[in-house]
Amino acid sequence: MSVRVRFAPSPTGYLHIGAARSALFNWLYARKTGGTFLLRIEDTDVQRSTDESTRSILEGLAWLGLDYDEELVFQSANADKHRAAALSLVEAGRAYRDFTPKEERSDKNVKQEIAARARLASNEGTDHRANPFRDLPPEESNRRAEAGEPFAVRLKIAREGRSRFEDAVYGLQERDYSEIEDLVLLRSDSHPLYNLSVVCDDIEMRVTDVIRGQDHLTNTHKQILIYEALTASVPRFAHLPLILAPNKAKLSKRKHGEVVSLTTYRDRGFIPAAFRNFLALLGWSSEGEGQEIMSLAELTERFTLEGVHRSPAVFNFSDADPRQWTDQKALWMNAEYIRTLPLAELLPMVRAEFESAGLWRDEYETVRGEWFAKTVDLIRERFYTLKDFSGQGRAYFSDDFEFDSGADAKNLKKEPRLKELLPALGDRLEKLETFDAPSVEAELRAFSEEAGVKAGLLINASRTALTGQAVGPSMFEVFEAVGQTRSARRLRDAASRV
RNA sequence: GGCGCGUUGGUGUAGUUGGUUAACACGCCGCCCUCUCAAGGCGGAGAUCACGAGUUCGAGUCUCGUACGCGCUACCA
Repeated sequence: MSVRVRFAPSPTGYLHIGAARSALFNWLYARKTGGTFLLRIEDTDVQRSTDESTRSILEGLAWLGLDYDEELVFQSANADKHRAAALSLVEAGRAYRDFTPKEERSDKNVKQEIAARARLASNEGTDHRANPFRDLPPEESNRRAEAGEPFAVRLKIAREGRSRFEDAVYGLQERDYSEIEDLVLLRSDSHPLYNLSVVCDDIEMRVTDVIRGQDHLTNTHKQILIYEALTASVPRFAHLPLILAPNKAKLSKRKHGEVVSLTTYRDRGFIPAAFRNFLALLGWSSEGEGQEIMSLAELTERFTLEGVHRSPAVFNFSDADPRQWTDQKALWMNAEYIRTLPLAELLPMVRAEFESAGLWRDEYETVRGEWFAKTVDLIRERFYTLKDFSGQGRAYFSDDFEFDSGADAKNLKKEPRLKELLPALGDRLEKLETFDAPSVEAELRAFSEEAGVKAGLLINASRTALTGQAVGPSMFEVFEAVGQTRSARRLRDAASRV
């Protein structure tokens, strides 16, 4: 039977990087096995689900290059089927109506309430499965329901026995039935609940392998019980280790902000292939040689569930240090992609960045196309994100650029003589017949000798005069990239900064 | 509280069936290169493999216990 996997995010916010990784692994597994990758939006929580979130999920997947097969499924559209399934379970005697009035629970303290309730129950020796309605005669149950009395539907868990399944990542999982409560399938307002909905949809979508976060590991037993009650075949499960924050806590929007959002990476100049590559290495490693830079094709070829780890991965970043706003390895990997990607693939990304920064000019793809490509190629070596092209690289493309204060101090203000030297150099260079790296170098070195200063002084001063920066590519290449007229002008203008 | 899962340098990871100085990547430090900064090359610091027992001639690798972390536990998803 061919593999069918799905990614089933709930649209209650942006696409979380942990979710993005789940999507990636599902996609890789599907493509690797020649299977099918399905997408289902779990929008059953009407309160929290938003169309905007759904859009951002779709955008995020597209950005990562993860295309899905078949049509998109919205879980909310299947609510009637889920409800019917629950009711059929009542008919079959595998579930029962619970007429206990709904207990209001504040979202905030659930965890404490659960613990408190558990402590209380163990102190009093009460069995949490002792529901008075579990064995209500069907006739009475039907009668009360027909009379309009509200009820929830709970799955009837067997009193004795153990649930077990083999997780592809975590191995054999066992849990005693006594640990599992008669879980609610349908709320008293007849709203189907998560566990029921996932199972029903996965059955309907004929999902063969459920690959998802480890936070679902223990609940899997409950879901298996629902599969069995529904007499459906149980899929194979593979749980993925969680991605943790530096303090080992679960990565969350509330506590960690935008670093966990996939769109942040797109907006801050990441290359999809780089981020995807980084994500793949969180909780998974390929067998064999330690190659870490892998294309989508290579990832697909090497991906196996056996290579998935059991221990959680820490996503390392520090909000105290802007240079480490996200994981350093992710940043490094992005830089690696920027400097090694075929130029033809990089150019459109730089163009997109320029368009949003207001730096794009149509001539860059016509008469200045060659210059544009050459310049991008020249400066990409030391950039970390696409943003750097319009930031640090701004002076190559616009006269409206900032001077780095450190660069000013280090290269211009330290030597008073530069006030005369720079304009003089500008005049000399302006007279050059041919203006390219070798000719500028020859002229600048000759000039420095005549002036009796070190070439390095002029070179470094020129760098700041021409680019506003203290760092950059080989200076003579920079002169060529900036061009004769602009170079001369900027050298003269720089006198005022000395 | 109960149940489950995990624990190799700061982070991501390698460590075949237990066998010598625990490997790689990122980050950090130094040197080379050099007009700066990167890149690249070379080198270095950093891990008593969570801790404690046990099995064994020998354990990161097997067993048990402890600690710590995380997850689940809801008429949330």
